Amino acid sequence: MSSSLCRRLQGLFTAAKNTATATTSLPKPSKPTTTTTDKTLTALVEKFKESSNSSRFRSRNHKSYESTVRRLAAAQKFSDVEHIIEHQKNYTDITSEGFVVRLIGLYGKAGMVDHAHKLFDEMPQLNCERTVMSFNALLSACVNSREFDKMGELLSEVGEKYSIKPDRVSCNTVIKAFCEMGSLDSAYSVIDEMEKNGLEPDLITFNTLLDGFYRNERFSEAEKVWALMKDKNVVPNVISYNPKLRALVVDNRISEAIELIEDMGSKGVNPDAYSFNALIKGFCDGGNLEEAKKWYDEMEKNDCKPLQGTFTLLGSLACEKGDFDFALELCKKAINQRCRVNLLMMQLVVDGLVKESKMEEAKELVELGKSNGYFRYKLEIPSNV
DNA sequence: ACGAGCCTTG
Repeated sequence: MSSSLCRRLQGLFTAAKNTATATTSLPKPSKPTTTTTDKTLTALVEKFKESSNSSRFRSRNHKSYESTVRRLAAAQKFSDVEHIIEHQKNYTDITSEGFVVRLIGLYGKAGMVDHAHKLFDEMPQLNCERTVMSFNALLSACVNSREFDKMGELLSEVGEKYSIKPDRVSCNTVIKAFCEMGSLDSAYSVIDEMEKNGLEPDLITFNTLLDGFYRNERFSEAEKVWALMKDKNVVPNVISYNPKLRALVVDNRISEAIELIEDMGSKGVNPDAYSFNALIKGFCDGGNLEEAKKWYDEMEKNDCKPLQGTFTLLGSLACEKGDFDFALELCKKAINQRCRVNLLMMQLVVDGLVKESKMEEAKELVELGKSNGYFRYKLEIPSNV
C-alpha cells in the first residue's frame, strides 16, 4: 500500500517531465559569485572545525553551519563543504537522526544531492536510526538542488530498498518540486494521491500550492485551492495570502491588492512585512513614491520590520525622485536593523546629499556605514565639490 | 528536527 503511493507519485513525475514548462530551470551558479579570497575561506573551514568540537556549538549553532556552507558553496568550494560535513562524523551526535537530518539538509543547500544521498545510505553503519524524516530531508535536498529526476528515482526505490513509508511531509515536498518544475497540474493531483492513502492535506500543502499557482498567475486554479481549504476547514494564515498579493501586484491590479490586505485584517490575519512589501513594490514599480511611502508608514504602524528589499525599492526610487532626506532616513534605519544596503545606492544618497550641500548628513552616513563595517570599500564624499 | 514566502549582494 505504501509502495503504491510511491509508484503513483513517481508516475506523476514521469508525466510532469513531459509537460513541464521548464521556464524556471535555474542552473547552479557557473562562476563564483563572491570575491572572498581562498585564504579567507580556508581560515573559515579551520575555524569552523574547531568550533564544532564544542557540543554546545553543534547542537545550538545550526545557523553557523548554514552560513558557512552557504559561503563555501557560493565560492564553489564543494570539497570544503564535504570536508566540514564529513568531519561531523567524529562526534557521537552522528548517531542522532536529527543531527544527520541537518547535515543532509546542508548538502542539499550546497547543491550536493549525491553527497546527501550517500550520507543517507551510510546511516545504518553510523548507528543512526533512519526513518521517514531522513528520507524527507533527502527529498528536500533534491528540491533545493533542483535535481528533480533524482527525486523521482528516490521515490521509485524507497519502498523496496529502504522500506520507508512516505508521509504527509514527503507529499508536501513532492508538491513543492512539481511547483518548481512548473507542473502545476501534477502538483495539484498529489492531493488525490494523499487522500487515497489516508493522508490529509494540511496548511503547508495548501500554501505550497497557492504559491505555485500565483507565481504563474493562475488565479482561477488558485481559487479552487482556497475553496478546498475551506471545505477541509484548514484556516489560512498570512503565508497563504501573500502570494496572492504579489500576483495581483504583478498583474497590475493594485487596488485589488489593497482590498485584499484590508480583507485580511477583517479576517483576523495580520498582514506582515512581506504583505506590505508587496504593495510597496507595486507602487515603486509604478514610480509612485507618495503611495509607496504611505504603505511604508503603514508597515511601521503594524510593527513590521521592513525587509532588505523594502529598503532597496524605496531607496532607489527616493534617489531617482531626489528625495534624499527620505533616502537618508531609510539608510540609517537599514543599518540600525543590520540589513545589508546596496552599496551603489548608499553612494547615490551620499552624492545627492552633497549636491544639496547637506554635508553634515552626508558625512554622518559615510561614518555610520564605516563604523558598522558594511562599507570597507570606497564609500566616499566626492572631492570635486 | 524533515515540508510554506520577500531577494540573492559585494
